[in-house]
Amino acid sequence: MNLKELSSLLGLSQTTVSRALNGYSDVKASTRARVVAAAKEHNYLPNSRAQALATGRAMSIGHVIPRTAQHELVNTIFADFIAGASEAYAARGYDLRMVTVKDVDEFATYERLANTGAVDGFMLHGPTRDDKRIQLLNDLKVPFILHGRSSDCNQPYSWLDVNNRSAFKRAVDLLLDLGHTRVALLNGDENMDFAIRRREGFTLAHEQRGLEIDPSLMHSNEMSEPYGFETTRQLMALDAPPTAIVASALIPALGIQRAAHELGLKIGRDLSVICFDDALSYFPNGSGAPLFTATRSSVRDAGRRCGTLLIDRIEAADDAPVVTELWEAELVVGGSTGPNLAGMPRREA
Amino acid sequence: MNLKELSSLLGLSQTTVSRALNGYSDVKASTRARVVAAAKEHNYLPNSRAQALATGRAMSIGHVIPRTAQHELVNTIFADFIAGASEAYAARGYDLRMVTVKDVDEFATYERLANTGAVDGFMLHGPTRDDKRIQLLNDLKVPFILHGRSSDCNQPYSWLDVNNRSAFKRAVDLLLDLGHTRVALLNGDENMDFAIRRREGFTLAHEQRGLEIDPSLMHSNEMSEPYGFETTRQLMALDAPPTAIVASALIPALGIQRAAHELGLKIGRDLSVICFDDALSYFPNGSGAPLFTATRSSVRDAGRRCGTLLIDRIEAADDAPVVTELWEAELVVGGSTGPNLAGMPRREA
DNA sequence: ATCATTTTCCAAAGCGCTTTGAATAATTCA
DNA sequence: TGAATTATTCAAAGCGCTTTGGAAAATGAT
Repeated sequence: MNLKELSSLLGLSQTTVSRALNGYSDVKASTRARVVAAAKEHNYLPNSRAQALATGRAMSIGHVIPRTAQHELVNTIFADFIAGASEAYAARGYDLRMVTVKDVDEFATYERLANTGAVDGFMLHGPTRDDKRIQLLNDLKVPFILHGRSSDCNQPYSWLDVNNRSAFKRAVDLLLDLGHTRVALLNGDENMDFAIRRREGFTLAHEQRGLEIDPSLMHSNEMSEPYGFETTRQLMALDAPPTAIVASALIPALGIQRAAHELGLKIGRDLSVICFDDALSYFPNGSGAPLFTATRSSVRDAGRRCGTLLIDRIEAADDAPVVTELWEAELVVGGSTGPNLAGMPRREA
Repeated sequence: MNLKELSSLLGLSQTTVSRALNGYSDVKASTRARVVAAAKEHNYLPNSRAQALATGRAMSIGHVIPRTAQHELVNTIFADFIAGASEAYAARGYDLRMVTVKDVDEFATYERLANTGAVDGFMLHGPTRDDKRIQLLNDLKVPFILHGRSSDCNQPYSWLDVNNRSAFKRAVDLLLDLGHTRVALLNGDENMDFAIRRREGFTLAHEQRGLEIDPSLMHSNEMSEPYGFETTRQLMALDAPPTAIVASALIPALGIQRAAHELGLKIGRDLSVICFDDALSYFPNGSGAPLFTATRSSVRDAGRRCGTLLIDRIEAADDAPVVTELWEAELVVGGSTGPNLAGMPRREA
């Protein structure tokens, strides 16, 4: 059933039927009712390909995911983020179009999707320092938004980000307040902008108290469980091991926990841990009381909001000013932090 | 730059330019070369909306993700699966079109995407017992494939599944061989078909040895870390606690581990654990030697293969017979399993 | 040189929708 | 009642591509 058939069935022109269905005011109420009823009865749905061609709108948002040997963008956070984003898309009638590409083809893919009109805009994941995609998409004159920011990029662009710097600063402040003096950092991959900012927050907290940071306490890697496990074992084997660790995510924190258990250390007493909690739906930070003390911000909420902002931009005038949003993470105190007992008289368990 | 402009630039008809670019044999080699060169020079890419309308092919695969209060389909496994699938899509020129919907709208969304021609086929996630989507899509006459199977469904359908039954049977067999007599099951959500089959395997292993299963040892829930943690605490508080646990995934297994540590039990000695390992890229089962004894099958590989099979079906004749593939999981032995020491003379640590 | 093939190219007709510009019917106003 | 509005409807022209059914040119066979 297509428009032609439906309109001849109704004895109306395609124009009128189309306009009736699309809510134009120049069609009589009774006619519209008749058209809508017939459309429903015959299960008519406009062909989206034809609609896209005629309107010039694809009603879809592009997510380009590079595949690299080094790092995986399709990670824990990714799933929750797109779940949130696609909720926003669905609410506005858009679909999510995802394409994975070899990293060398990444730019060409953005160009292809933009130039062929396959998408109306792009969601950018995992920005790096001075991310070159920004310039590319500005040149292509296609709407986009970053989840995160890109340090050292002087192009204008829209973004939504968590204040990673203040989050990590607060985490370290808390630990220093608890008397810890050797705090380790298990950062995410420091090619990523969020990790750069977290390190800044980590560093700033120390600097403000005039503390030097031992470089051997700072690590950076993909956020996996084994990374947390192995790095903790290395750290605790140092001559002067840390008494507290700030970790990039819940998953490495679980690795830290495993290593601690293996070394006979009790988390929250012998070793304090604070991690960033992305509030992943399938990976809660404990149920009820939080397992880990954490800086928390829902990546799903971020996805939802990014989706909304992006569609607003797509539907706005071409020269609409960029939009930015900075979210503060919440600090939740769980059982993984406690005062530094290292300098105090030791009670054996 | 569109086809019309490009062809008038070349002094050729749109037909010839189009056919040159699409590899038809009825265009002279030298002409084709000229066209290809001009297309590249002027950065011409065919408008995909127009192409879709003209060919009747959307070159995209639909993934419909229901949002429910009860369970989350956007889980750990999902991200890896679509990463694999979209690799297959990209290799064949298809994109992935994902749409999340309120669960009540799920069927309508399949109909919409199929009837508007927005997608050429569907990938079905998380099938349940007697999954009604199968009938719907068969009626709609649109190609699709299931990742998993649907028990008690007598419609024909294509699927790729891991042999969950044999995997869990082997896991239990191993534990029973090690002398365990009280083996607990931390199954996934038993509305899901994979969980149903895993329970069958669990049960079958016991039946074959004439063993009764204590119903209080069998649990079913979403695969989260707290689920593993809390269920293990409950289990170990029983009058006759289990000495071994079979778990649905690595994530609840980490919860089991946490509970065990808290109870002062050593995994692999005081409590044996086997879990299903989906070989998630960001969540390896240890690095180097496997952390947990596990039945393993890569969900990413499954995604890749499902994608290929689906596109084969899309491009095949409408009446092509259904295709099915059953993968056996691999059994990897890690440090989480050991003989049952409960009946033996106890050595204190 | 003539007729049959094979190559190579193209005009025109879609694909199924939206939108412009105009025509017709119904109302309103003087 | 006739002119001026306003409310409805529609024919036709795209949107940018593919594809059908020839036609023209080149080649081969006799």
